[in-house]
Amino acid sequence: MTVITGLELSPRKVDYLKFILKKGRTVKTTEISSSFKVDPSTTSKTLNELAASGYLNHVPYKGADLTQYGEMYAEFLIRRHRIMSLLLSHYGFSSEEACEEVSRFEAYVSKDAVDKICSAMGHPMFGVCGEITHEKCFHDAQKHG
Amino acid sequence: MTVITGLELSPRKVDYLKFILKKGRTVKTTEISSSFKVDPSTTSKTLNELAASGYLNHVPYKGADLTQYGEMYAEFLIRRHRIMSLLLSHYGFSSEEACEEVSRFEAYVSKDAVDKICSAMGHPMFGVCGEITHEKCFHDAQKHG
DNA sequence: ATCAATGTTTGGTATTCACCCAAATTATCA
DNA sequence: TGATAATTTGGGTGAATACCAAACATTGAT
Repeated sequence: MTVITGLELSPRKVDYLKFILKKGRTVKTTEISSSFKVDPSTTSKTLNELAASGYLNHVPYKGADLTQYGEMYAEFLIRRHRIMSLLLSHYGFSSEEACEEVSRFEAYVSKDAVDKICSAMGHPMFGVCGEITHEKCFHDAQKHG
Repeated sequence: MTVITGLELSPRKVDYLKFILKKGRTVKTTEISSSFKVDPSTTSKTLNELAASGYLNHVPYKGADLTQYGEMYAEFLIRRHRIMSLLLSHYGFSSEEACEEVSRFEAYVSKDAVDKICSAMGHPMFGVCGEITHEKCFHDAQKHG
């Protein structure tokens, strides 16, 4: 049973988990490093750290995929991104502007805040950059080895 | 003529400038360090950096106050904080919750975003933690030595 | 006016995050 | 099976933030 605050991961790690969840499969180091335009060695190290923290299974030279916990967590990350960008879209931001702006600060927005905003918005089903899922909205309690 | 993006300063530096503007006078190192619960030596160094970047006048052993540019910038920082916390207050956050949440991520919110939200809100005069001033809303162009 | 107490700065060190390069290692496919 | 491509490891870097100890400046009380 782990309470998630939403502040567990650094911005880059948030990027990686969202990327892997969106891919929906095992991803190779190079896919990530080229997507984010960083050296593969940088990605490799970050992937190791995410694996060490239980978010990923990382098989060296093979690729990384989300653990059960990592998947649950990444779903929160996507929901946070979409809720926050939907919010900004209500204040004159285009979809692209909203996503870009949110990308800068989302790693520092707590799950409590996201849940509050999500409720106040009536648990919207669609954001400006994709569907918003709410299954995990009401029970924080998750096993985390 | 300096265009401000709002992303110039790290979170701690943002804290310091807001603190000094709110005091409205020269502040001593210890006032800041005790307020933020860090070692005075840490504050002293950060004050030096802010002075080196032109935000502060720092007279060693005497105290620091805002330069003209620093004051203009700090006014933006306060406006950003107040606009963002007012925004959250519209989604079920109490004043305290809104301010606390915003404190975590405000350093990563761009001036363009603040200006958009500010416009969409109709340039509100009052936030949840104080007055909102808008003089600097419409002209980014400011001298910065 | 001096000196002790207090406040401040400097120098040194640590951690976390995020990045790079070069070298070693593993995988893959022709 | 061996060359090429992908990946990891080892070694560094810089920014941000912090602490401690020692040096230094200021101030106030005698």
